[in-house]
Amino acid sequence: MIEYSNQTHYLVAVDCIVFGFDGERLKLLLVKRGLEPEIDKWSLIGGFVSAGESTDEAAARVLKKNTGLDGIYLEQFQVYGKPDRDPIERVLSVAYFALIDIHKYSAQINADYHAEWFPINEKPALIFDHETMVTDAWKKLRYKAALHPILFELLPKKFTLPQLQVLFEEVNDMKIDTGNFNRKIKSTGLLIKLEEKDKSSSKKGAFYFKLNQKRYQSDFHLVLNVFRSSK
Amino acid sequence: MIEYSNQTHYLVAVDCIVFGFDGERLKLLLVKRGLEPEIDKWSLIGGFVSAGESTDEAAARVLKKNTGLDGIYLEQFQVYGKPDRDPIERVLSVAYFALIDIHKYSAQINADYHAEWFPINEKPALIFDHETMVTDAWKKLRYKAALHPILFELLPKKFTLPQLQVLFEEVNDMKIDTGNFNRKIKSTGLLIKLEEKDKSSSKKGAFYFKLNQKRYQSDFHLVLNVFRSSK
DNA sequence: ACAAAAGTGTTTTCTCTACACCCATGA
DNA sequence: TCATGGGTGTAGAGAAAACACTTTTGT
Repeated sequence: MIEYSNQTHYLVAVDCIVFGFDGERLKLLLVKRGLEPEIDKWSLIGGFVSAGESTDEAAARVLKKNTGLDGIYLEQFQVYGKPDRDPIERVLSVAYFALIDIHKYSAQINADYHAEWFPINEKPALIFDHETMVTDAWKKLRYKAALHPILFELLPKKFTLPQLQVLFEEVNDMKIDTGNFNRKIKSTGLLIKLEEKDKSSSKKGAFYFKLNQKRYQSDFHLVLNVFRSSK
Repeated sequence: MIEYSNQTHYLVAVDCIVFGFDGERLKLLLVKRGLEPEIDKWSLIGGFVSAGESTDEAAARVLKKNTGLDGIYLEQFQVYGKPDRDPIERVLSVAYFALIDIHKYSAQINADYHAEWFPINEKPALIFDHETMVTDAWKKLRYKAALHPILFELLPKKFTLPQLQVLFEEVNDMKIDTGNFNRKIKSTGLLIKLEEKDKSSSKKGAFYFKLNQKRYQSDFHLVLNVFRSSK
């Protein structure tokens, strides 16, 4: 096989920053690293890119392999390419952030794999430059969520407006006015109101909503701007 | 040297989508490829990542080497990682978009290097997946420019409001109302009005402005929203 | 009946849009 | 003096923010 001469080849990895939301706090999925160096230290879910797959495919495969999760929202957001970021040899890492419904998968994750959820502000020390990746991914998540309705990926199929509001408040680290929030969300036309109520957190109960998938697909670019508010 | 065993290594390249603006049209800087395969075909400015440098450094180096340009706005935006995107062997490409003041550098580029500016809608066929990269980069540029004041990078030190407006219109492919545009731009506090006027395009002449560098640095996140308008 | 959460209405404030208008100047 | 592009002013529509108020229901 012909090659480009005299050029150095590198390992290429993918690392996934997996976000989840348990109804109260934004969480991060971490695993104990399975190979040297830094074996058994906490790490992002990652792996090397294999010969036949694209980086996107590698990220999906690695997620699936480490957690059993499939069909997850994945978005490539940054390459970490400093020469010395891995002490063994040069490895470039393509970082992805992933959004999953924590309830749907948490049992499975804990039973079959050695992954664990951490509140994003109480995570353990991470290997290499993974802390930087998390910081960058969170920033990117805020940025993206401010403009596009991606946070629904973090919620169950059925969810209530108060739940949604808590999620927005958590991600953006601010209080939001309920009245304005409800009006804004409803005006997007992204939600379909269900008959059923969630009575777990109040006497009155809050109506469940589900995503209007059609609109969600077509209006993905839509600008939300559910910010500024209260105080 | 210790290595991770049994993993495939790849070549890693950087490719720069270089945007320029001549006062009328958005342009793209292309070079004739200097190596096989596809030698002498039009290509983005790119090169392989060397052992001691980060991808960001590689992009800056490659830009400098191919054009003489230094200190240019460069932003990594996407990895192109399909296994077969290069026919010779697997090469991952980290794509960057660059914004430069076309006037400052155009003479130099044409004289010393074999790079050429093309209006973005009249570019020649490009090698590999470079057309896709250009499309993606342009989309990213629009997206980013809609929110952040990066377009100033495309203008000379001194520029007029009408020039700025044409640039916004060109990038976003829409007409903008002059009154509203001026008001909005001025309200950002990013511009400093100069004494001098540009009389080249009207009898009355338009005042030159320069960037308030301090504010530009600190308010980089600032949301512009100079859109919707006219008709 | 009352506490507590869900959800609605309403006022005030601000911003955006459209467009009319004035300005400066060379031909 | 008039044509041309530069630049300002302003009324009306619409959206955002603040917050008061109503609804529901378990205890």
